[in-house]
Amino acid sequence: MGRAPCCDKANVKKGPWSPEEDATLKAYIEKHGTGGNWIALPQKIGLKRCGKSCRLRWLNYLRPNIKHGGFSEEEDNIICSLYISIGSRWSIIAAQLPGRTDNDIKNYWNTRLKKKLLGKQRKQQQAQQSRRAASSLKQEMIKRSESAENFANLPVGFVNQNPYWAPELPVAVPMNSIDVLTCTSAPNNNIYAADQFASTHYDANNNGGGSSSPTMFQGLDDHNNNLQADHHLSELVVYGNNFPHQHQQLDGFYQAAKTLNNGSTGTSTTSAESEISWGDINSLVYSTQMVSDYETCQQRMPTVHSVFAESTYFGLK
DNA sequence: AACCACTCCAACCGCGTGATG
DNA sequence: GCATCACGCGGTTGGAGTGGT
Repeated sequence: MGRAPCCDKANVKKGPWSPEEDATLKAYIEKHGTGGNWIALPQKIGLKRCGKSCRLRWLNYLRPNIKHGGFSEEEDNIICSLYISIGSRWSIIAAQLPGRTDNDIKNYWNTRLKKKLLGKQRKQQQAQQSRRAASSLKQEMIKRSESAENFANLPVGFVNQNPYWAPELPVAVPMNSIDVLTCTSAPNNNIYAADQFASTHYDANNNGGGSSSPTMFQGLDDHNNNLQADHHLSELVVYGNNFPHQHQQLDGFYQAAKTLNNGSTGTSTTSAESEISWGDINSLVYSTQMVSDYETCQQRMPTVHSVFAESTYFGLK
C-alpha cells in the first residue's frame, strides 16, 4: 500500500501563488498562528491549497524578515564552510544565517556557489597536473636515491602498498563511531589525498588497511567509480574540536577553502598553499555512512556554530 | 524580431521521523 | 507493537527571465 496523500490532489490549486492567496495566508497566520496544523489551515481560511504548500509559502516567502538574493561574501563563506563540514543539511545551514531559508540557500548553492567553487577547482587541477607532470621525473629520481633505512622508518603498509606516496605520510584518524579522514600538510607541504590513501587501504571486505578502522573506507569503491565531484564535496567532513593537535593539519584545508572562496582574501598565498586545490579536498572523501548519524556527529562537534567558529578561526573570513 | 540555450528560483514531491491513538 | 497522521527535510522540476546569435 502506498503512502496516503496529504490532501485531495484533485481539489487543490498548484503553481505560483497569487497576491490574494498570499494576503489571505499571511493575514491569518499573523493573527492566529498556524494552529499547529498546516493540513487543516487552508480549509479554515478558504484556500484551495495543500497544507504543505501553505507551510512552504509561509516559511520561504511570507514569513517576516525573510531576505531574498544578494548573498554577501560573508554568507558565501558561511555556507561553504558549513557545507564542507556537514554537507547538504540546508536547514542547519539556514539556521546560521538569519533571514535566509533552507530553500534559498539550497538554490544559491546549486546555481551559483557550487559552480563557482568547482570552476576554481578545475583551474587549479589543471595547473596542478602541469606541475606534477613537470616534476614527476625529478620525484622518480629522488625516490630511487632514497636509502633502505628511510623506508624502514615508514609504516609497513605504506612502504609495501604504495611506495610512490610513502614518503608523504598521511594522517588518517579513526574516530570510533565516526571515522573522519583528514588531511595534513606533510613536512614537504604535500597533501595526501584520500583517493590515494583509499586505493591502497581499502579492500572489498571493508577491511581498511594500515591503521584505519574497519569501516573507514566503506563505499569508497563506489566513490572512485561513480560519484561526481560535487557529490564528493557533499561527503566531506572536517572536524577539529576534539583533536586540537590536528589544528595545524586542518589549517591546510582551510587555507585551500579560503583561497577558493576568494583568492585575494586574507594574507598572501604562499607557493605551498597554492598547491592545495579543491581537487585535493574533493578527494578527502569517506562514505556517507560515516556521518549518517548526525546526532553522534553533533556530540563530537558540539554545535554547528562551533564548527563555523573554528572555520573562521582557520581563516575562512 | 525570432529563436534557442541557459540560469535562476518558487514550488512540488517523496521520504524519514516523531507523535498519537 | 502497530497503523496512521502530520511535519520537516532534501532532491527535483517547471516555467519565467535573460542573454546570445
